[in-house]
Amino acid sequence: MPLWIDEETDEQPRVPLSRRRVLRAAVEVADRDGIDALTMRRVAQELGVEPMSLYHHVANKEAILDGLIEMVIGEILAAVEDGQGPDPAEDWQGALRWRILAAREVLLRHKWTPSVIQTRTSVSEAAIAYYEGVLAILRAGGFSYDLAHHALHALGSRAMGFAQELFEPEEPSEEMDAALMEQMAMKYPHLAGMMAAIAHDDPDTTLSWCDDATEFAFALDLILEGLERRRLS
Amino acid sequence: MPLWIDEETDEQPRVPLSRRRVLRAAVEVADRDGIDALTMRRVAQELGVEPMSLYHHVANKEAILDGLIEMVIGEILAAVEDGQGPDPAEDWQGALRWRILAAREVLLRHKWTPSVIQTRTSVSEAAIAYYEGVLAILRAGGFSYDLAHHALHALGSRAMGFAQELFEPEEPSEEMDAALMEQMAMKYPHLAGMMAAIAHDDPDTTLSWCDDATEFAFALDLILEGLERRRLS
DNA sequence: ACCTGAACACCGTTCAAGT
DNA sequence: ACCTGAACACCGTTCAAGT
Repeated sequence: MPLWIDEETDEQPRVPLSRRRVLRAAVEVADRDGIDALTMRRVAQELGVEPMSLYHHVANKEAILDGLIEMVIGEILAAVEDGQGPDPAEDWQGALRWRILAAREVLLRHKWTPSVIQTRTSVSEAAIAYYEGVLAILRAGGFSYDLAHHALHALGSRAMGFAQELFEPEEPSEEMDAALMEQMAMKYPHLAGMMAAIAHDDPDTTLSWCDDATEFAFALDLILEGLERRRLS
Repeated sequence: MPLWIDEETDEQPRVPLSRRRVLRAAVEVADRDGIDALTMRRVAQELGVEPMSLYHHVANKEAILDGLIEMVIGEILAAVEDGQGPDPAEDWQGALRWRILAAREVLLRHKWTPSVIQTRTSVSEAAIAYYEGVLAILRAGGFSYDLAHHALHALGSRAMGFAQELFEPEEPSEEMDAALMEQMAMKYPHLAGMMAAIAHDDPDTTLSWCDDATEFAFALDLILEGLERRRLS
């Protein structure tokens, strides 16, 4: 029997399964293959283990999804503790803006986060800790608890760095010929006008139809300014 | 053989299946039993038909979900065409506000809409028609196409009447005893302070933690005012 | 043409058994 | 204690057959 068979057979000392290892594998699968690929069987495969083994470390698939969000918010908390934004007592808008954009950076690495958060029914302690940080900034900026409460709702998911677009920006289909285009323009003149204006203003962004980062910042600043006016009034 | 058997056996002239009937049944199931109960088998049962029969009228389940959104937006369009809001040329904020709150009324009858919209990958013509109406208001209010484009993104899902809360408002659990409460207050003083302040300000709303309609309107007005300032600057 | 029944390939999960 | 294999109850969907 040749040596390489021995090497193949001679396994590494098995590192035991744990909740953390299961969740890390789940994040890996979701990042690499998308959230739809996240099945119990697939996570087990990622760990070189039978599906049923996972149930010794997580209650069920829902618990894995909860854990996924816990992991992401953990990453966000680590990021905001690392870096240093403006002093909230002097510039609450800058401080909150910095924190939210830091969260956004993390989310860009885990694009499935918004869709998973939407389905959670309970709030993890990690999420509570994140909210606490946002509230601390608002309070340092002179917000009453009541206005801060309104602010949290007005920000909604934007507080954690993502905006809920009504529909995902779809690629303008190549197959749309001139005739159909003209018919569309007849029925929907304002939309046609807007698309033409945007294409004209900035031809480079025509493909993606809009720059997510730019739009996110535009809306965020709009809300922050509005809250500041409410605070002063 | 008694008469009632005959009546039972003698079926009504079978009204044939159609795409519309399938979609109406799907809306009915989703409204009554929730979106998770919406399976091909369940819709078929609702129609007194075998699951496979559905496939003669819709391509697959995704097509049903697309159709569901089409139905809801259809309802919204009917509602905004029926009623009469302010004249957009004189009061674009009032006109848009009226339109969005009309859409919200419809969504309250179909609470599954936000979660389904999130999963759609293509934009239906109904959605295009709705956007066209929003754009018409903004244009009548004096918006450039560019600013109108920003406005659509800033509104996001709010343009159709729903806000994406970061987490669903959960009921304050009854089991949370005083000791745990105090521990929470130590770790998260701002959150504890806010919850106390809110409970104090308006004890009647403590149970639901926040009034969705109030918060929706607060954030909507914040954005509309911000857009008006951008328009004038 | 429209509808059907059996079957397939996937899920999450229970259960009784292994080490 | 931790892990496993077989099995169950559900999906969406294909296919060949009925009327």
